[in-house]
Amino acid sequence: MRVTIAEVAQRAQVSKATVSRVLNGKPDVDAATAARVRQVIADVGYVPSARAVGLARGRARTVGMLVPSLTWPWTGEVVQGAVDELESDGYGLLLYTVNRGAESLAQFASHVSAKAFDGLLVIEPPDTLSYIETLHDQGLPVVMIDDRGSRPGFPSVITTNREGARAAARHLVAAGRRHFAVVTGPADFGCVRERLDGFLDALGELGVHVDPRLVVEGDFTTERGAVATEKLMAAGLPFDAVFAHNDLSALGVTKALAAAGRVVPDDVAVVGFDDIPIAGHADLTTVRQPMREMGEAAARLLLSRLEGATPPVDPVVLPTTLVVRRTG
Amino acid sequence: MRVTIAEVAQRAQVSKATVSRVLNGKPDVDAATAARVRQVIADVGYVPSARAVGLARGRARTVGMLVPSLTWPWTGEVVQGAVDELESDGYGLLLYTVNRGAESLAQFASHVSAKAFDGLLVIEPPDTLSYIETLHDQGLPVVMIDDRGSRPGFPSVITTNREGARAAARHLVAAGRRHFAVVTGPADFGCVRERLDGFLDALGELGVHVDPRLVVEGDFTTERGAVATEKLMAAGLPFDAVFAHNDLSALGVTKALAAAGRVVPDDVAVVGFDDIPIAGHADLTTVRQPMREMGEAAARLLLSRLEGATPPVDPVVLPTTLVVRRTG
DNA sequence: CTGAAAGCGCTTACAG
DNA sequence: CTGAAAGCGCTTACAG
Repeated sequence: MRVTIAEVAQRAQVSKATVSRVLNGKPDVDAATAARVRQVIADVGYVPSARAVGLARGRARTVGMLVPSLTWPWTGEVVQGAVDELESDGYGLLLYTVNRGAESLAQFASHVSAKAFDGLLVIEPPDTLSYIETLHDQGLPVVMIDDRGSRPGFPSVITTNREGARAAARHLVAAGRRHFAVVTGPADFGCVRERLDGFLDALGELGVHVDPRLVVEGDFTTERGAVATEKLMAAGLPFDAVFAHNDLSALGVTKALAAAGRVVPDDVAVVGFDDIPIAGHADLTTVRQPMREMGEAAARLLLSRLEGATPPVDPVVLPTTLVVRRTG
Repeated sequence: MRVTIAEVAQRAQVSKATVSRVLNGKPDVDAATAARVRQVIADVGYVPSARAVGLARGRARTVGMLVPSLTWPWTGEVVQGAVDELESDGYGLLLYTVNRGAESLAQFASHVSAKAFDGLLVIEPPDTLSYIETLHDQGLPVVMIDDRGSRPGFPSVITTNREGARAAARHLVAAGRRHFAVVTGPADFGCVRERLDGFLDALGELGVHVDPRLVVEGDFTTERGAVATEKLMAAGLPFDAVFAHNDLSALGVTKALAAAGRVVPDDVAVVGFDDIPIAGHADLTTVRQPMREMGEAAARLLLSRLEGATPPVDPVVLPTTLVVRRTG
């Protein structure tokens, strides 16, 4: 039989209220009484029922996390960062993905209504920003790990997309490259615009101009990265460096170049964005996004909000780092 | 203000008990009454509080999942499979990792004591098998995704390690290879013994003998895979194929071979195990473990147990598949 | 400093 | 078929 607060109270010869007080570190408990209660708690190995505490207090010390899918390369890193941070505060993490589309979202919504968690961490699944904003407006504390430049109306964590792209540009120019091509991500993502602007800006400051015909749109997949590169080569304009807006695209770029007999990095340098595990194995030069740290920062933001702090209006910005490897 | 069962009852002019009955699909409720209650529920958008239901019923419709770390390549796949399966039954997934070692485990243990979840899915973190068995013996429903051949005393899901290794052996022999080397995983893992036995058995049946000096121990990391390969080459015995016990090791093998000027697969074929995403990008021939399916199967097993079914004594076995790519 | 009582929002025998 | 009451295991005013 599970031991309850009533049993502890009886054994310690006090009321349940007093046990509750020492459990929660409330002041105004006689030192001797508190010691006795603590002793009993230790003796019987009492741990308060999470469910009962949750119901009585109206909050569960549990946070929900909504992500598109754990299959995406760096999602695990973000979740790991969040879990670590939450865990050290004793919070649990309820994980939701949108892997099964609308059905997943419906399940998630019903858990929101059931108040299964106190606050929400989210990496925006496609086309859900307005829904998430609704939840926030209805009073659910929300923090977003913003990987696509959506700029929501609530606290978020982002990276320096623009500055990361600038670093890539400066590095390539310093390495002697002059003819640049870019394989972007989906044009409607804020982060894509920032990466493109930062890259072109930095090049401009260095007196390097990029031919618009050498900027082609990808969709963050390896396949489209390869297709885009073929398009680039077919255009007939010379280029000696490609900036891809994420690592998966960059891998596609590398493949297409190799297939066409162009040597990386001798003929063409390739730089990606993200620094997913595969980037290391492929020796890909890339702009690192601190995914783990983003998860941690988001969790901290949410926890402080749950503890009553007022969240910052502006996004928390984490720095990117240029990781120079073999390809560029 | 949140709407409660009391409000629904009042609006529908019935007692809370009756609302509860229609909510839970109990029989013996007048059709008209039930319809009226359902109408009110829909009108006010009532969703029962997960916490209150959990307390009253003594179970939370939530499952815990304990994994070593989300950083490990295929953990995300397993978790995704589990989440999908649980979600379709309306269950939540509380995620725990052991990324911070003993501290993590202590937090996990306290959540177990607090009865934060009804059952546990686990990929065994290092040296925790006996602890997990204790939890099981104390009555917590547990299902293990057994990636290392531990054979616990409770339901588990495994893959055909032996048969996967046999398939690799047959494939390599059919491709004309005759001189085999093996880079194993940690020798104390059951799966490592199975993969080695299966490989050597199949070769034996085909009349091929493996020199024991060409079997070296790795630890499932790329670094040690490379080191092991150098050892292999230093031994001076010829070999034209390497079977590595996981993909990360295989990548190390490939690197070391390339560094030594040996061409893959012309000089040496390389076959791995797992089929993590990087394997595809590296064009690595490998034995695929259906990680997603393992997560799904484990979740189904646990759910049926929670619904009252008696779990199978023997492990559920999922088949591996040989994925032939460029390296072997 | 401490206890009795009410309340959190449900479910579940027990009666009828 | 339905309701009143007790109970799940805590927390929190309210008194003293």
